[in-house]
Amino acid sequence: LNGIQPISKKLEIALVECFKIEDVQKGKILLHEKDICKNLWFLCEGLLRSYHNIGNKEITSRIMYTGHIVISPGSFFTQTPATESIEALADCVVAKLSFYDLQDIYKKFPEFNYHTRLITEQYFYKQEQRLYMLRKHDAVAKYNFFLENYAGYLKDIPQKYIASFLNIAPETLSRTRSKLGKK
Amino acid sequence: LNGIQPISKKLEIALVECFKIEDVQKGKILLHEKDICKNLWFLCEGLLRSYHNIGNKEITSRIMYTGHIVISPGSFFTQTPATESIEALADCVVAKLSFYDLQDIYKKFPEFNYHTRLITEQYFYKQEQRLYMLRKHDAVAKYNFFLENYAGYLKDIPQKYIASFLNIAPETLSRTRSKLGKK
DNA sequence: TAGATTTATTGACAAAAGTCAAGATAGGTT
DNA sequence: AACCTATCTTGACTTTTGTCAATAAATCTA
Repeated sequence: LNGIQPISKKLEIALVECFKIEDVQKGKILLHEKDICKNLWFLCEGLLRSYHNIGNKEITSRIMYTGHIVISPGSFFTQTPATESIEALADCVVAKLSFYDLQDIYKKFPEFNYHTRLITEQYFYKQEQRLYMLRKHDAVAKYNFFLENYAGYLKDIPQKYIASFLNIAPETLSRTRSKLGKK
Repeated sequence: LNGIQPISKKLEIALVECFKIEDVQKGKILLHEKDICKNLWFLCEGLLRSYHNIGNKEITSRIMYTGHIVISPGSFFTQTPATESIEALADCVVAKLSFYDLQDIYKKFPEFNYHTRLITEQYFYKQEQRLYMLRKHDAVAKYNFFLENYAGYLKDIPQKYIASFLNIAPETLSRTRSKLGKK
């Protein structure tokens, strides 16, 4: 946050007080579909994925690693039921902030809107790039996008999740990988 | 803006002063790829599309109609060259606000960050839904998404742009439409 | 470590969408 | 209105990816 614009000591104290550090075990579901996303998590360490169900299939919508801010956007912003679930793909350490504590902070420290606006803008822009990626329509291009952006996590993410993240069948991903020589 | 939270008279006056109303003719390019997106446009009336080039093909990335706030997100937020162009698909009336005027407003009226944070959140969430749509992999589902969200503009948008927006070939869209009975 | 369960790979085939090309339709311009 | 141009439609064919199934590999659990 200080990288965006230095924050006041009082705001810093308020934030530190509100954020609760938690350990999350691999396999745990942080948010279940249809529940309201009442918390924002800062991912101090670990790996998460969000996914939703279309028909009888599970589709991985995002992959989030250390340093990411994790929410289910639609659900958190409007405090309505989520259309996706969030699952830990590895043991994680998160800093948890409740929606209501965050609203209190906005009330007491209106200048904090500045920071979060910039952060939201950044995430918005990243989404744009994801959209752009999904339009690169062939499997090779999609897999290369993944390699460019998530290379470090390749071995930690089951391939079936990578496949649905890229919107291709797991078999296609497997074939693409062997075609490219298992990069 | 008042719908989000009433704004002060002074802020309202500042905004009205900074926004410049402009007519934009059909076919005009509001933003050229590689230029920096120096303005934010509020689309009072009309229809726009943004697109970028992948290889030798033009891909429509967004379709924006009356009431939308129009920017090239990556370029505007960071004032770096755009990777997309923005074109008027119809005669438009826009209210233009420069990046620098907007920064002045943020400086003078920090509470304005609150409004724009909420707006950015809304657009962020809409992007999520677009991503979700592109994952509905068959052409029929994609076209139905378009009908649900842009039905009123169907006749005003050339089909080849709708096709690239949905990430399908124009021929496929044509066939999908005749299969569905030209809805 | 052994067994069970899940995940990944490979092959054969089917289905969907893409490409190319020709003709029809619609739009814009003089 | 007539022409020119761009867009849309349709058909034939190709390519890519999906699906189903069987096997191999890896992971988890007791």
